[in-house]
Amino acid sequence: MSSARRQYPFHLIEPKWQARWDHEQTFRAWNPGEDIPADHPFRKRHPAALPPKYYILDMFPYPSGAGLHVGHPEGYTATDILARYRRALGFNVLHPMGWDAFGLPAEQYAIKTGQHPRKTTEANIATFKRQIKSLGFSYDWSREVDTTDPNYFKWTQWIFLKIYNSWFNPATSKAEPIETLTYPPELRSDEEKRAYRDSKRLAFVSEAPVNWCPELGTVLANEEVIDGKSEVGGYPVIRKPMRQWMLRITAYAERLLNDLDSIDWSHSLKEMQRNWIGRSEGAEVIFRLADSEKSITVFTTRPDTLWGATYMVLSPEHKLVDEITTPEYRAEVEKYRAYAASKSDLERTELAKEKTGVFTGAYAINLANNERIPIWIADYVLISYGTGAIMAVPAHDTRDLEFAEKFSLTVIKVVEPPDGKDWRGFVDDGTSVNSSNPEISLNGLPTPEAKRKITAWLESKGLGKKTINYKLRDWLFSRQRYWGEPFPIVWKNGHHEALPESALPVLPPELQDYKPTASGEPPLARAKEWVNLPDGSTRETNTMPQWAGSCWYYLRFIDAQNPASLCDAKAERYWMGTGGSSATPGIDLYVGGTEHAVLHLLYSRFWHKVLYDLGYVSTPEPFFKLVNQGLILGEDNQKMSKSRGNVIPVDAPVKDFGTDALRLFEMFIGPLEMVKPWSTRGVEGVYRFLGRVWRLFVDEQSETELEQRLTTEQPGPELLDIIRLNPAIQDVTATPVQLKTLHACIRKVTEDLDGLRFNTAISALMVFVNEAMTWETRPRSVMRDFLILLQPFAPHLAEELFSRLYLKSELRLPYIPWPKFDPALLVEDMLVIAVQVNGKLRDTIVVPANPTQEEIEAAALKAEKAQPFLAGKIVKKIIVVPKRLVNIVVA
RNA sequence: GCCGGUGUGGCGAAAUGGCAGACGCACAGGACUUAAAAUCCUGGGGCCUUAAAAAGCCGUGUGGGUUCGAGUCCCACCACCGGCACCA
Repeated sequence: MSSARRQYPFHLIEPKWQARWDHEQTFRAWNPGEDIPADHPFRKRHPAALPPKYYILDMFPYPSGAGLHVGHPEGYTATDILARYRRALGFNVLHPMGWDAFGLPAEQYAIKTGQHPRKTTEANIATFKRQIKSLGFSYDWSREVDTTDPNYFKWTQWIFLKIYNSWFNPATSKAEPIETLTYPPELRSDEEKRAYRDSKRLAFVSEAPVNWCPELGTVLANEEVIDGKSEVGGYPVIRKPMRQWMLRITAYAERLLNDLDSIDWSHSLKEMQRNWIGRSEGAEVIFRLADSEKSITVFTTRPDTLWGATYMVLSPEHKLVDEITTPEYRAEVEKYRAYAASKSDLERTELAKEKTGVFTGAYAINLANNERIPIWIADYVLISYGTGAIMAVPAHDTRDLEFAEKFSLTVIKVVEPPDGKDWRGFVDDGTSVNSSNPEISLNGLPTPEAKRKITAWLESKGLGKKTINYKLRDWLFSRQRYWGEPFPIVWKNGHHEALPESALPVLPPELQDYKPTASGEPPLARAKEWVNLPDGSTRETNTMPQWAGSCWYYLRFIDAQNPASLCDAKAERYWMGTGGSSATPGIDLYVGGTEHAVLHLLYSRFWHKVLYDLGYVSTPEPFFKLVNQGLILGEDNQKMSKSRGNVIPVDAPVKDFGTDALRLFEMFIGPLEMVKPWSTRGVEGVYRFLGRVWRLFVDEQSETELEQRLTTEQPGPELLDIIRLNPAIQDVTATPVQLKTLHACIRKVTEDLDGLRFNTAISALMVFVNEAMTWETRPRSVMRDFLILLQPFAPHLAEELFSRLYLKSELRLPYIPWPKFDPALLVEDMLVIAVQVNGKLRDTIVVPANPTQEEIEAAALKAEKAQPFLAGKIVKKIIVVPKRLVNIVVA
């Protein structure tokens, strides 16, 4: 926009109302038992008891140095509109915002410049906060949280201690305090008991391979490694075993999966979580070796194909490989194992096209038919899934077939495809064939039945059992970083020990150099005085991953300042909907991007369930309803990115068109969940609409006067006092037509907000304005209700116009009850009905409302333009759709 | 490869199985203006006719089907976007 005339003085209006909301704390949410000031607008609306709660949450941002671009406010605008709508409906709305501020960029910047990450983080938060506040969202800022604030991460560490001091009791399928653990009788010494206890904790230590980036001198999280290279800088990443903290999320796999059925998330999001958890039902089968007493256990989902197992494969890392390899194959096996170990993840995926492997020289016995089958090792079998070994059924598994063809191994058909398809490589359900021995036969059985029968047989012989496997792995929870929560853990004589709660928060030490040490130890290890404690113990030097702080922030919002607990139990029950009312269990609506579809949402659900088991929260799930907003693309239809140069920072449109226009545009371009492109033209369009709203309400002369004063005077909110109401707005009774226009709008906006259809709600507001522009007198009552509808979308303009409408009003627009539409006002006297002949539209007729069937049929048969299509034809049937159309079927 | 989503005018889009294209952008014509901007009014899927219209025909990724009637439901395919990817 260059020289275009300003549509309305948003630059005076928006700061004015933002300052007022701040000063008045208009959007404070109130906890049970809190004193509400007598003059607060919430108190005036709800003088007695607290009304039902509505907890609506945005995924809080990582405050980067670049500031907000126009993609950020999309979800925030949607939730703000709904928060304002719910307030008008009479709910106590919790709508908070905070900062997920630990993270790698601040630390990388510190390594480069020596600037403490706290400084960078504070500056970035200040920028983000200024920008978000300029958008006029109705957040309760008194509840702002910052994950890097010791008063916040004290409780992150506290939750870690709870996890550390718990175990998962398989009998109850719940986390319980570690004290309830019972020890097997053979464990006598304290040392043995400690080892057992430590092996059962929900937080445990394990030697695990990590992503080590030599170039950056640091370890990276999986999500920071893209195609085998570091996300930052694109340097190669290798696997390196290190001592790591893990969280036992796998214990919760079944509950994380099942409880998806109890929450209102999109189908695709639930599917992503289900796939990630990857439950798969099958059987473990024990194979005896041909020439020794040893045995190999495999996991298979197709025990019914046992007769087709013509060879076995161990993963190269399998611990039996050494024991079974025969001397003449040892050299080759060793060579292959070294080769497999040297492959990076990148190479593993790249080379996946071509199967590799070597024979060990050993044989196993296929227990179904007593055949000797060769045992191979190959890297297409993963050590980390199932038992790290498989029975290969090349006839009915694509990977096994590929391998068998390459190495000329036997292929035996054991499943008959249902419809004459080729059996080779057929992997779906069919009918078992060639599957019998003197004790059992599967022949003729459909696959599901064959699975049941063979599993029962294996179980009866002690050679197998029904098993469930998950793709989900335990959560690697430690990072070799500075800018994260330190663990509340010390090491003494080679054992880890929890610090007492009284030692929290554990603050990170001050450092000059944020790089890891030369030996690859985490940066915290540089702080010798911090690490070494007087009693000879040493502190854990890893820190927690960025996910830790975001796992539970929604709970802190409930009671953000509480020094005594992570949040007050009574407040938690109220806001999470278990206070005895019929409120939604958990957060009513959570809105954020799909990039968190798996990790954040899975980790968060996991922590919540642990806290639930231990009695600290009252619902099994944190987020009842969840919606993913779609990406906003650049004007070139490409994903916004610095490298493409198509990033639009929020400040530009806010300055040119105002934040109301920005908000309105982001909601108007399309459905919330869809991907949609930015368009500056489009913002101008809704900006013009807001200009029309302004002119609908204000006196033209007074506006001209304001414009003139603006050219000579310093702009300030007091200039708005020049503005007078449009003389067309009068205290008159609304006409039936005006009421119909208003109530059609109320109905559409209300229904669309309930269905999160912001774009069509806005078009309904436009339709109203287009109509109202033509009215010579505009009844004050009608215009008032329109402003209540407009307020959630364009709150600043709505507030300003409302204050013109009621100059002396004590009422505050955000708390005025939402209007109800009256269906009686929408009833039409006459209806326009479409007339079809054989399903094609030929004419329309006007009939009185509620006509009889006969009247409609008669009128339709007389419809002028339909006559040529009826002439000389026999009417076979007439279909009447009430209030819509008539279809005359002729032969 | 598997899972999920999306295909409708020049563009963003709308449509409980019932008048396809609401609303907006861009565009064109007109009013106002010395002129422009802004504003207000009007028009608008394509084809075919025509001075202009009316009428007619075609039209929601492709091909089938169900139905009095399909953008919407069913079957088979194509394209694009997102996720997972040797998970036995």
